[in-house]
Amino acid sequence: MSHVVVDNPHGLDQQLAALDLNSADGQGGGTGRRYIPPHLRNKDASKNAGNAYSAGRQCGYSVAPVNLYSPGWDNGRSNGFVNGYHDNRSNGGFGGRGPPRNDRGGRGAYRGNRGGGSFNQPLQNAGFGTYENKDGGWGGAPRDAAYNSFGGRTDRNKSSFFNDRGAGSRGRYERGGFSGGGNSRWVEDARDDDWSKPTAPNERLEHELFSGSNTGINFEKYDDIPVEATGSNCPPHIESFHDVDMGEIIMGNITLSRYTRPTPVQKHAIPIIKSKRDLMACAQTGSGKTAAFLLPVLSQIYTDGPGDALQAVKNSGQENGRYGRRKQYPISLVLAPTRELALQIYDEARKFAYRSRVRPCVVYGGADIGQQIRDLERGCHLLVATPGRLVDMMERGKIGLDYCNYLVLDEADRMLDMGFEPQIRRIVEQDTMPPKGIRQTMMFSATFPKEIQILARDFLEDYIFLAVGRVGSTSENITQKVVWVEETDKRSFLLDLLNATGKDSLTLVFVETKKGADALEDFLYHEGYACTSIHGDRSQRDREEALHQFRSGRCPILVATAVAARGLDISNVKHVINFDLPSDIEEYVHRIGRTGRVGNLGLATSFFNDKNSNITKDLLDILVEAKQEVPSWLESLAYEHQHKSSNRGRSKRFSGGFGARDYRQTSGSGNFSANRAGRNTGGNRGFGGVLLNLRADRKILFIL
DNA sequence: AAAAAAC
Repeated sequence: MSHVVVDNPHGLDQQLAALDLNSADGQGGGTGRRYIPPHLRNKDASKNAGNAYSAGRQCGYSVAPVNLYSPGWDNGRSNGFVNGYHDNRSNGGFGGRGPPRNDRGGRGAYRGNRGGGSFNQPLQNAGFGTYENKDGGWGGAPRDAAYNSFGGRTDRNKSSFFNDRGAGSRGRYERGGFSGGGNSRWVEDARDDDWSKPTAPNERLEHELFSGSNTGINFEKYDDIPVEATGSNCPPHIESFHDVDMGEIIMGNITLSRYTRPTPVQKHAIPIIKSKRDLMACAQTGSGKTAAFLLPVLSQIYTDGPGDALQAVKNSGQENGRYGRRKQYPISLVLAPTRELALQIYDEARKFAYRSRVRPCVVYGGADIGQQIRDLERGCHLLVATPGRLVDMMERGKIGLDYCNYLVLDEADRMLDMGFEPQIRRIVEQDTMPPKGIRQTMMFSATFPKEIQILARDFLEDYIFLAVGRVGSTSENITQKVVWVEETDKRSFLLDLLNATGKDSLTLVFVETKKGADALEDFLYHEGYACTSIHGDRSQRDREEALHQFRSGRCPILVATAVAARGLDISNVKHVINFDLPSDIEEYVHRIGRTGRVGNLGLATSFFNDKNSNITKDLLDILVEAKQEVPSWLESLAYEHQHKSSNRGRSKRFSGGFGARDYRQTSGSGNFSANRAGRNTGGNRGFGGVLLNLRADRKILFIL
């Protein structure tokens, strides 16, 4: 056992220790990479795994003696390896991993909905209850009762302050003005309101918004993440949230969110955005990106007030004195590539909009549009959206971007990959959004390929480029394991892994196809595991339900496609399993980034076989970069592959880009580790960019 | 090749 565990807050090292992941060592002469399914093992060997297997069967990845596991179920396993898993089930459940099958009524309910059919519509509507909750609060607390106690109290917030842009735009919220909770209404004739002053607190809402687990980052862990900022007159970074004046509301919500210190990307992005500069930030989710733009943008909106947008909304009204049926003119727009990510950003926005007059909204496909329209009509100052639904809303005349002063493109590279570019251009360039230079634009992207550079050129004005060191892959919080598993052995191997994982841990299993996700979920389900799945063919209601079941721990195993790879912040994911490895390394980095968050320890296990040769080299690079154990067979394969493929290291998606994976400069020849040997001073493939050494072993290429 | 995303 040669892996090193950095920290052990959750006993994960014991779980790791229970799994003999020695394939990495290549014991057995480099051929030791085959996994022996449980039913082919003999019991004695299972207690002496390494020796017996490697010698006789060239097995490097073996399962450790079962008595290292929790005592509850190891007997069951040793009893009958052929059908060992089934024995466990009869005991009512796998060391408490999940309720026995017939207890899991909730699952059946939405399971049947998969594939749509006539069932779909009513259930979707029903599912929209989640959406309702945003307004109604958890547990169906009676709305009006909850709000009443605050009714009218916002009148106290009348203020004589006036901002320069908001002259004439006065207003007042009735019902307490808790726009963050979506329960405020703008009242026409109100005057004297200063958006920078907090509205009255609301205990119920406050609890709802802030009682969840702290999704913030364990900042201390990230101090060594390098950040480089370039561009003209770049404002200095901050070290504390107090180093820049974000106003009373933001500071209060930072405290409520229990954010203590800014993350690296926040330290840089906040002052840049506050000083009204455009920004292109290469940073991945998990780096604190969402707050990095929400805090300064909202802070600026609080300072400036609604400006002309308010009058525009009024003008669009058909009925006097009523707020409904009006076109909304959000002051800020955030675009995200997946619905769940949009929802998550929206949830963050609600926190930072608490006790403010800003009302965040979210629109995305797969959910009832009528409901979303009604929500918009109650007021929308910050809109989070997936592109398709937003275009729909614009064409229906529900949203006008005429006064959108802040535009954020989140996961911009992902959006391009998903074919969003025409829609993004439709939204940003071919409608009424203020042009670059007038609006402020912020783009966040994990990579900086050519396509993103073009977008940056088209959408940004005199921008600052921020390069944040990789969080996911370089994090020592994540132990990365790569094991050779043939397709036919994957399922039994997975069961071994699941059994070795702590019962309270969440395990995220990635597969490559939607069909594969269904099949694997079915398999695990029949094996008695409390699992669910998420992929793009499931109804939106199912997707959100699955995510909720997983987050809450009711279904501690989630089988997912790429839809869940990026951005989703699920605390407590202890193990990410790449049942199928993705074909590009960015996807891999994102996937494993679902674990090891908030400074916790995480484990990522990837099943590798002949089908994954395309990722060999990149995977090796990542493992080396993150100082992970590298299986010798992987190293050999990478070496072989390099001599076979002339195009390795080039991206298919971004052909013509300068790098497959991100802005890293990859050495085009020689040994596979040559690009880590030192500074590359030449070339840059004709882009005239500047090569930065972010870390000793990483290079950043960017265009000024 | 598959995944994601509007109805």
